[in-house]
This record gives sequence, structure tokens and C-alpha cells, in this order.
Amino acid sequence: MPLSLYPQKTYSRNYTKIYFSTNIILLIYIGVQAYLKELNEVQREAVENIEGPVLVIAGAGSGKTRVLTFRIAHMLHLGKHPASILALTFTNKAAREMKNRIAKIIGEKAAQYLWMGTFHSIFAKILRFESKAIGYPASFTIYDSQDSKNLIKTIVKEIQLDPNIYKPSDVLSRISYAKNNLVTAKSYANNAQITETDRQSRKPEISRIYQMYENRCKTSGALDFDDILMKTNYLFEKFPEILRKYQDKFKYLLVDEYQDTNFSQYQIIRRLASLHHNVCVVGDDAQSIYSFRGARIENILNFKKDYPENKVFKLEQNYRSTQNIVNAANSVIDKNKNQIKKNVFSEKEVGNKIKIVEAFTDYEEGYLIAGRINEIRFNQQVTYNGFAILYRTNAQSRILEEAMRKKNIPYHIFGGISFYQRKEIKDLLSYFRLVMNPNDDESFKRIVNYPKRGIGDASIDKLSSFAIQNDTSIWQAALMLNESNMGLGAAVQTKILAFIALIQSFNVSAMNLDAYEVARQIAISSGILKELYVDKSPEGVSRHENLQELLNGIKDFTIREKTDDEIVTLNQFVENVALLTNEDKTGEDESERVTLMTIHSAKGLEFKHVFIAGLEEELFPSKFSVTSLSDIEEERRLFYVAITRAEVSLCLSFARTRYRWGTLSDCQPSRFIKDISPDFLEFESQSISGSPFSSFKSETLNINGVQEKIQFNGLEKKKFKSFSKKTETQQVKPLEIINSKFSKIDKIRSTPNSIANNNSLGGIKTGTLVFHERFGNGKVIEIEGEFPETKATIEFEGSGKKQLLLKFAKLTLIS
DNA sequence: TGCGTGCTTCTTTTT
DNA sequence: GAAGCACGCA
Repeated sequence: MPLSLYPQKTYSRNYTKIYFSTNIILLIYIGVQAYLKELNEVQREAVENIEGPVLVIAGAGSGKTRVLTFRIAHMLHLGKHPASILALTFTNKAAREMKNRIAKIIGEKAAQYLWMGTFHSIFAKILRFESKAIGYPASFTIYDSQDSKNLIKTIVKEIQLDPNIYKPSDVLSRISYAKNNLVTAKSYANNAQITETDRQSRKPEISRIYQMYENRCKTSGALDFDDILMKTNYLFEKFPEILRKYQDKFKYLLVDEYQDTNFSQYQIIRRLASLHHNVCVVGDDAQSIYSFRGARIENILNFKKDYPENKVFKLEQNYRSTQNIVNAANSVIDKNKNQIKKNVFSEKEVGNKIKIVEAFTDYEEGYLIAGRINEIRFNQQVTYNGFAILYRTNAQSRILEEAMRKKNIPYHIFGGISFYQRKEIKDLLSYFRLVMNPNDDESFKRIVNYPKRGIGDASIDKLSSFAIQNDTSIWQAALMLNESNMGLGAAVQTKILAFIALIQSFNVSAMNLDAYEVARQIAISSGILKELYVDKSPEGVSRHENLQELLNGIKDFTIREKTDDEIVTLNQFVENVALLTNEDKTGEDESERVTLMTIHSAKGLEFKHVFIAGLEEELFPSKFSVTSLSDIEEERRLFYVAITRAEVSLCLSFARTRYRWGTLSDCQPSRFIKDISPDFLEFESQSISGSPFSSFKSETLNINGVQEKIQFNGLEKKKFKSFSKKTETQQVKPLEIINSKFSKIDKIRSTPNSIANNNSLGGIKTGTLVFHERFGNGKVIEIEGEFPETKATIEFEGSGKKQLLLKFAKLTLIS
């Protein structure tokens, strides 16, 4: 598939038609003028100064996106070629939205030639185009972080290092750190400071792992996330003529969220801009929240030094939030030392004070938020779309979700586990990847025996060690099966060759059919679809549905991308899929619902009513961040980001007890609450009535002969004992709801590990426990006995009975 | 080689 | 609460 980097031909045809037609120009002109009037003076200057380096410091809610989109529209209005503009954003979503907004002003056809996207997607595209120079196939695979970790794990095992010391995530973050700072594997080994750090953390072999990791990626024809940026730098550094080509092409550069660029990204921009200096960066140092990913706040702080002829525009008026919210946010961010001075203000109404809500438990927190949402919605007649619940960690979402469900509040989780990270999706994608790039070892290992083909781990190990010895990919090793003795039995060899033939046949299809047809064929012929179709458990059904959804997505993709003369190939789809996130799925419905998300993913968004949950020490600020000053400042910026999402009301909550990892722990209110000037605060100490969790007690119970102190807070606690094999005591876990007579159970949340692991306990209804999911539907247990100690017998089809002892603490219910 | 079972470990944030 | 892993049995 030829990549049309310079779509001059088609471009000039369309462009002339739509852009140089007098009518259209007039239309654009009027559009521009009307829009200009909507801008304040600073905004307008930021829009109109399109030549030379420009730094736009855009305070929260100051109309940053408006400036960016209109700046681009303005350039087009002045006759700049859309394909000469490169706009880099941090998320695909931001890019898409901006493109849509620009399309509305200047028309779709011209907008489509803009180069607008994330650093990763734009430069992956360029690297594919220039793949020869970097010595990779154009169809290189992009390893996501899971692939990277798997590869590291394999390497660590291979060179017999202690996997407890060389944890894949730790090693990856070191490698990532190096790559983001453009330190290659070779220079890593020679860098005294880095190797010293590794020595001190007792991980001196990281340098070696890095080198092997690189080699292995190379033979697999794979680049990881950081490679995309690093190889781009390599490309621009080693091939001046190629750099020159792109400097000539991209006459105007725009970078959104500049405060979150890392060194590698910074260098790319510097290189591209060094010829014409038309670079406009937009950002807010107060909203720099990605240093853990290598972001350097200095990039924005040093912009003036980097480009001495710069112009700086500060957007300080906040059009989003009430004065109370803006002032509270300012009072927080003022505590940070390291920042560019600015004066963000609002001229909107003063507004309500910020509510601080204290809850006994995380469960109650969810209930209080849910209750308040309904209250505000009822009183102010607003839709659920105006609400967002923000939290520091994804793990918090589950409890909040439960509360939403209980109160019948429609919600959706933004981010979280990506659709594309689901097992079944990754499985099918691995087939696609392998078809496009058979050397992709990670994909090979993933699917060679899925669905089961009788090729076990031992065989794969033999194959892959042969590959390693010969410095080649597993696929190549498999092709050599006939000539080389790898110690594999004849039966297994036949199976492997059959797998190879299967993939090759897919490859043939991929060259002739369109993406959807191939994808469908692969899903069917590989046996994946069938495997899940047969599985009638709710889990299996949902996986099957997900696969269908992916196929539908590919279908949409083929329709969307289709041009007159060429079919849309699977390759085109696969190229980008590693860079997609959950929010990039097509077909998002616009139904009315509350949004739940992490603060990180909330950046750039706004909501009428915002709740920030879990304002507790160790959670927010995270306990991982309280050690150094710079870390705590970043947490504070995160808090600032969260506050400034709110337009009219803001509610902060914290729980006194939080259930985490099977243990209850006491929590302290976050220090950040104290950072807000009390002038803007309003405390709400009492729980709202009707919450089932309004009491708080602690009691010592004799459980299995052991005295245990159990805290409970209107939540029920129970002890499990499994009689099936070995007797064991499980940790106390809360039930959710229990009726006040204690004779019946409404629902059990948690179960002994072996069962809980399968997520099998869906609900208990009036003394009858109904199992579903992996244990099959309709498995019923009768529960005999009374609280607080109850025996339950579970019948499993074909595998006998299992007895559980459930122990419950007393429940105190205020109703 | 496959599968069930129970134990261990893990959690900040994400392109 | 969930994933990964080791172990033991078929």
C-alpha cells in the first residue's frame, strides 16, 4: 500500500475545487471574521501571529482549543497549504476533535490534508514511509507495553536473572527512560550516571537486557512506543536530506500540551523547526502531569531561551468556571514553587463554595456522590452528561460504579482497561499482526497454540531457542524445521507447519481482499470465533460480542477509508491499532450518562458538576509521590487539573476507611484539602440520610477459634472457610447489602479466593446463592443456618459438592 | 501436553 | 480483585 505522503495530485484537484473557488473563499472569510470577533485581544494575537516562534501559555479554561483551531483556520485563510501544517496533540481524541472543528470552519476537504495527530501516530506514519533508512520493514509491528514486558520477562529468564529483582515493569521503565532521553543501548552501557543508578538499585544488568531487548525487537521487526520517537530522531539526525524534506514540507508546526513533551519529542520539534522557526507551542506549566512518562516541564519553561525571537501570549481569563472554583484552584497551585507566573481569573458569577464531604467508607463515598448527583440533577434540571467523577487511580472506579448501578444512574467509564487490551481482541489482533509481519515473535507466541493446536510450551521453547541461537525470528526458525534438528517430534512438526501454512494462506488473502473480508476470514478460519461461540458462559458470550464489535469496527474502517480506486487493506487497519485507546472505538453512543475517569484522562475536558473522589493521603497524593518535592508538586498540579474541570459545582470527598487488597485500612484526609484556602470551602460532616452505611463500629469476634478484631461500618464482614480440601481462613470482606433482619442475604461481593478468582459469585438472593459465569448458570446453593455463621453447600455439575462456611459480623443498620 | 487448583503478588497516572 | 505461576494429576 503506497503511503501518500504528498498527496499533491489528488490534493490540488480537490483543493482547487473547494478552496480557490471564489464563493468558498468568501465563505471562509466571513467565517473567520465572525470568529475573530469572539476572541479576546490576547487570543486574537495568538491566532494572528503565525510566523516565527510563538509560546501560548494557556491557563485552564482559557479557550486554548479555540485558539489552536482558529489559528489553523486562519493560516488556511491566509492561503497556507493544509499539508504544510503539522499539528501534534497528545491524544487521538484531541486531534480528531480539533480536526472536526476546523472542518466546520474551512470545510472537510481541506481539513483532511492537515497533518494532525499524536506524536506517535504521525511519526509512525513517517517511519513507515522512511522505513528503509532505519532498516525496518514498512510493515513493522508496534509493540504495546504488554508486548514489551513479555519480551523483557523472556530475556530475564533466558539469562537467568532473578525475576524478583528484574521486574519487567521496572526494567521497561528504565529502558523507556533511556529512550525518552535518546540514550541508545550502547550509550546506556557507557553512561556512568545511568549505570551507577542501576548499580545502586542492585540491577546492574539492565544495560545488558536493554541491548538484548533491542536486538530482539529488531529481528521481530518491531518498534515499541518510545522507539517511534527515538527512531524518528535517529532518522532526522542521520539523514539530513530526509530531515530537510520534512522541514520543507511542514512549514508550520503546532504543539498542543507542550508542557507534557519529553526530551525525545522536544528534539523532534527542534529539528523540524530549525529551518523556518514557525513553531507554535501551547500549554500550561500548571497542568504538567506526565513526568512519570518522561515529560519535562522545562521544555515549556525554556522555550524563550530556545527561540530567542519568540512571542509569548498568556491567556489568563478563564471562561469555564465560577470565580470560587478558579480562585480555589489558584490557591492550590500557588503552593508550587516551580512555575510561570500568571494570573488566571474568572469574570463569571462567584458561584457556590466547594463542598468537602467526609464518608465512613469508600462504599459510602460512592453512595454520597450518587445521592448528590441525583439531587443536583433534580433541583437544577440538568442531564447526567453534565457530571463527572474523577479519581486518582483506576482501581477506585469499581466501587463508584457499583454505587451508580445501585442508584440507577447511567454512567460510562472513560479509559480504564482498553477495549484493545482485552484478551480476545489482542488474540485476534495478534493474528493480524503476524499476517502482516510474520517475524513478530510476541504475536507468534501468543497465538501459535490458541486456539489449542497441540503445540505446547516445550515445543515453543525449542523453536524459540533455535531462533535465538541463529539470531532470527521464531517464524524463520519454523520455516527451517525441515532442514534443522531442533529436537521436535514429528507430530508437533506437522502441527507447526500447518500453523505456518494457515498464516501464509491468510497472507495471500490479505493481499487480495479488503480489510473486513480478511479479518472475518481470519476470525473464522483460525477457530477463534468458534471457540468463543461455543462458550455460552456470560464471559464467553461477551468475548464473542467483543470480537464481533472489532469486526464491525474494521468494517466501518473499510467504508470510511475507502477511495475510488483502491481497497482498504488489513495492513492499514493494523498499522494504527496499537496506538488506539479505548476512546478511539467507533460508534460511541451519545446517551445521557455520568462520566467516570481518572484525572489524567480528564485533562482538556470540562463538566458542569465535578466530583473528585478519594482525597486521602497515600491515594491522592499517591504514596509513591510523597518522597520528593518535585513529585508532590506534580500531584498538586494533578489536583489543579481536576479542580479546573468544573464549571459550576465541585465536590471533594474522602473516606475514613478504604477497602484495599483484602484489608481495611484507615485513611487520613488529603493534605491537598488544606491547600485550598478555607474561604472557598464548605464542609459537610454528616452523611446524607438513607445511606445504608451510616454507622461505624469495631468488634472483636471469635472466628475459627481465633480472636479477631473486625471493623465494620454498616458494611458486613464475613469469614470464609473452605472445606473442600484444605481448611483456610480468608480475609474479612464486606458484603454489600443485607436486610435488617439478618436472616437473608441479598448479595455477596467476595468469596474465597478460588471462587472469587473466577468472579463467579454474582448474587445471592434470599438465602439462595446463584452462581454464574464459569461455573455455569443456575448452580444453586442452599444456605442453611443463621447469622453470623452459616454453612453453604455448592453443587457443581459432575464435580461433587463443596461446602463453605460463611461467617458474618453483626450488621448495624440505621434506617 | 493440558488442565484444575491454590498461592503469590500486585497498584499511580498513559501515548 | 485479577493475573500469573507452580504444582500435581490425567
